[in-house]
Amino acid sequence: MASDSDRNERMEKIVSLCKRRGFIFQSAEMYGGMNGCWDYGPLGTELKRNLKDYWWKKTVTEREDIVGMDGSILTHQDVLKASGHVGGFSDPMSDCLLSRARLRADQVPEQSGVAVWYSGAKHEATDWSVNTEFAVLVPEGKDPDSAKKTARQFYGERMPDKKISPKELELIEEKREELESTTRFNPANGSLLTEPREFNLMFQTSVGASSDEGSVAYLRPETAQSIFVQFKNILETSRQKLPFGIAQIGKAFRNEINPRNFTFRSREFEQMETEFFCRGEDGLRLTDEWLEKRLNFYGEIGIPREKLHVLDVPDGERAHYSSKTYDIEYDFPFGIQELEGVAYRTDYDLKKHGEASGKPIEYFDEQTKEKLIPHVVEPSAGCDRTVLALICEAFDEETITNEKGKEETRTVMRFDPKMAPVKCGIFPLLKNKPELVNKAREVKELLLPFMNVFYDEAGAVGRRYRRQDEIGTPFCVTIDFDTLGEDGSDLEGTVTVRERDSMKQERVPIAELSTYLLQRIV
RNA sequence: GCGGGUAUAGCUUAAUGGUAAAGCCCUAGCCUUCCAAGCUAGUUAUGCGAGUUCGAUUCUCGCUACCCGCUCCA
Repeated sequence: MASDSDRNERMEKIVSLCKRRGFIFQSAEMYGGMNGCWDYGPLGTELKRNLKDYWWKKTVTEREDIVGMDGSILTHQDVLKASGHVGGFSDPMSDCLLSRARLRADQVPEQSGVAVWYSGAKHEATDWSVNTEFAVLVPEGKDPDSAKKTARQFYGERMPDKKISPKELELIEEKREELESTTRFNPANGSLLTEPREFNLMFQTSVGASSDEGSVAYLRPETAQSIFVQFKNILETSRQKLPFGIAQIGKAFRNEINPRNFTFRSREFEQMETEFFCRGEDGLRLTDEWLEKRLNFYGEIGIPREKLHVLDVPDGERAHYSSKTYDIEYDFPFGIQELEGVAYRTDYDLKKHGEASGKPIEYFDEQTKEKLIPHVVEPSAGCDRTVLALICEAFDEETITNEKGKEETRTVMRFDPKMAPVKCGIFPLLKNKPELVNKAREVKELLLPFMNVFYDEAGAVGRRYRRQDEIGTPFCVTIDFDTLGEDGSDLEGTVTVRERDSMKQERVPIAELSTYLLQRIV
């Protein structure tokens, strides 16, 4: 197991490579950056597109029972009121100043007693003082002087010299007041709490020129809601029967308190979600089936099964709507973190939207002649998180010994060829030989319609190989003098194909080149 | 949100209260017959804003961003 500092160093190298080679940049970097937002550069965009295209192909194109949609990001406030996103999940929180525990402000019990307020504390011997307001609530019947111990503890933590006992501190008492039914103090230790803060994690905006109550809209916090809200329309127009799914790839927004770990927790992110509707009795079984399908998917894009972890989210930690949730987690350099949640959301969402809109969402089963509210299983994958996992998984530094016996480091992004941003590098062996250059350009034109290629003629060919290694290009093609048939070579019309991981070379006729490569990159 | 740390060129690192240095990378040219060769030339930096000072990249303060640990994550 790598140490923490190794893993940190690895992550720093990955972030650095992402910037150096144009995978991912910080948003608004030239203005000092924007917390929690990231931009994809040319290669990052190709990589992300390959992932989304493959997901769509596997989820929608190759299945008869799943259809796609693309919903608006701006979301009607009533949709999110019905789903519970407005109101329900923005609990005011208070922090304990002493223990730093975070409490839900509406769950702090009412207390009575004497509040002892302090404006600060000082330590004469070391000429140290602090002017921070603090207070302790002493319950009725106890000596108000007992507040001193708690206050000394609070101010003691702020002293630079930890060897001095907080008992030597002189407290600056401000006032004492009798309070009844207050909720501003931590019942566990009497310490003052911070003012309650709203944690509304949705971005709110207003639609239309005049902003009044009715104009409030939100940037969607998940793509799922637009699927639920369009369920009836899609059911009627797509001629699907239960069980069937609706899939969507799109942006979602959460005002995360604390963005962290490169692109992992961003305020703006893309989801790849399927809502798979079914009869209630099939929900749990399908949840297990989807888990397996999704694990296979990650294997197909180059994330090995042993780096994935399945968390069966226990009761009490699941979202309010879910009666079963699996988290698929990946072993990132910064820890094991969630890539995708496979959640059985029951009939919660369709029921809520039916109630709130006054238009019940029902499905008529023609065989059993019954009306029912479909249940739903939701495999919801984080697109940006999966891109990050692909990058972390691909990153490798290989120590190789060159011909002069010198050790050097080869940086290789070992992307699965399906995911690689560039599929093939194309090089003339030498730049100053027009025959080679012309032939190489011909080969480029030949491959261009089939795949993303990169033509490079600068410098020594070895350097060009290494450059492609660093962006994960699986194949490089070099046009040399044998290709031209000089000296009567029987290799005329063939090129060298060099493979990224093994660095092995193979001679392939130009006529077979596109077939050769296409077989290896899909 | 709390605490700690960091901020000099695309990257990695120097130096300084008084002209900011180097290597790698990148660009152009020469050369080069398969794994970061060589030569020549060139572009690019003290995160932002105040203060102290004759003068601040350097000292002080604030802000922003990033990293680490907590916290949070419908």
